[in-house]
Amino acid sequence: MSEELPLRDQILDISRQLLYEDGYRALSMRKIAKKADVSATSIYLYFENKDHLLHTLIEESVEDLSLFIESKALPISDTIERFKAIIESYVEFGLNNPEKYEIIYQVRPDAMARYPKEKFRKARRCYELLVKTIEEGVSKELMEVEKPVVAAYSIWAQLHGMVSVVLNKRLDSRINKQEFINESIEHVIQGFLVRTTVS
Amino acid sequence: MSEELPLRDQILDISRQLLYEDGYRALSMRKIAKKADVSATSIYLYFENKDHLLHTLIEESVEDLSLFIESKALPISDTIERFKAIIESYVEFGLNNPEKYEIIYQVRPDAMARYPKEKFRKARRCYELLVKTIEEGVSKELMEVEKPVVAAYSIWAQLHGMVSVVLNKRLDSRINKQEFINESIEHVIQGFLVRTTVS
DNA sequence: TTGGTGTAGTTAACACCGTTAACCAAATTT
DNA sequence: AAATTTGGTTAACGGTGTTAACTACACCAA
Repeated sequence: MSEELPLRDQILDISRQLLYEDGYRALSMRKIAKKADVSATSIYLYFENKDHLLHTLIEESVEDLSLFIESKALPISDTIERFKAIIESYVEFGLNNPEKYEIIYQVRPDAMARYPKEKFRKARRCYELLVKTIEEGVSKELMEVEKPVVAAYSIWAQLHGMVSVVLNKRLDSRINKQEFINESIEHVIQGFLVRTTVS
Repeated sequence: MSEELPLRDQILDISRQLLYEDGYRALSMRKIAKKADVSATSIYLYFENKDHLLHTLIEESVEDLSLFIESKALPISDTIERFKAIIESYVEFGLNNPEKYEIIYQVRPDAMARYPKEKFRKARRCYELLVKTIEEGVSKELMEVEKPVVAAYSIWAQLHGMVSVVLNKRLDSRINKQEFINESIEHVIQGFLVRTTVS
């Protein structure tokens, strides 16, 4: 066959696949190599070590997440609607792309400790988008938030908690998944909007 | 010395210590054994395998978490105050006992997948306490929540997201930790209270 | 006292792991 | 034609979880 991917890309593809199929702990350089029909050490021609390989995968997934959120949220001009879209699309991405989401957050914590902090923050353009949206909401007096930068982080954290509870199947069996997601999103959002009169 | 602990307890203690010092990935049966001055295989006399050993540690930490929350919240009779106390003490425990908190949530995900789901849920008496408190709040018309069981889970998830962001040092360097925690807790709480008139 | 039956540990070994060092053959450059 | 770079290889080191087979010792019945 002539349409062969460069080995580096093959390695990334295979890693993603193995990571999703068998989980993080089961991922080994030797397995990747065997699947690529290459010696284990060849991987080291393209990646400094296992951590660097994982970091590359994380970067790619973060990029995908950012693109997805931007595609959903950027076109929306209404501030509140955009706010909701960011939140909903984050969760949607997590639940629909577990293999990528898990790469971002589940490959941890030792590998992450060594992950260059800057790269991570920089890559999250969607975080800056959320900050901007909150600032916009505050200036329009639609939201009440002291520090948008902090609020944005708090939102990510809360969303991440939700998504990981579902993905890790830690959800109580009595609880319907979609119901849990909807109610949680609703409360995250409500926690940040200006409170209006009731009854 | 005569005050020697039974080997099983020694193993648990050493594991906890190693887990906190060097992290999950660095924990090995052989290291535990060496520190206990015993052969690696002796561990298998008391624990079926590494997973079971970890599960035992998880159980213990969950128990501690539950006890701490109960100690803070049970004495409080005011519903809203108890609600807040549960939330605050959860976060407090997480931040003050990273070694235990991390055992609960950071030892993952493969090990967790094999963790008997029932045990986990059963152990979390504090979860049932939260559900009860929310139900109480709803009946007193202090909170508006459709399904307390779902709401409680949503709250745990959100809190877990916050705590893990802080513990994993994923917090943006521009953000003050305590500020982040306070604002996040505030918004989690506000998301569930009955909205009152503004201005 | 002899013998049997657990109990609490041992050593040796298997099959895997990440990573390094040394090597090699083909392609490319000089 | 010679030198260098590219893209791989094999062999090995020290580590991993786990199993199988063993040993030394305590206890208890005959």
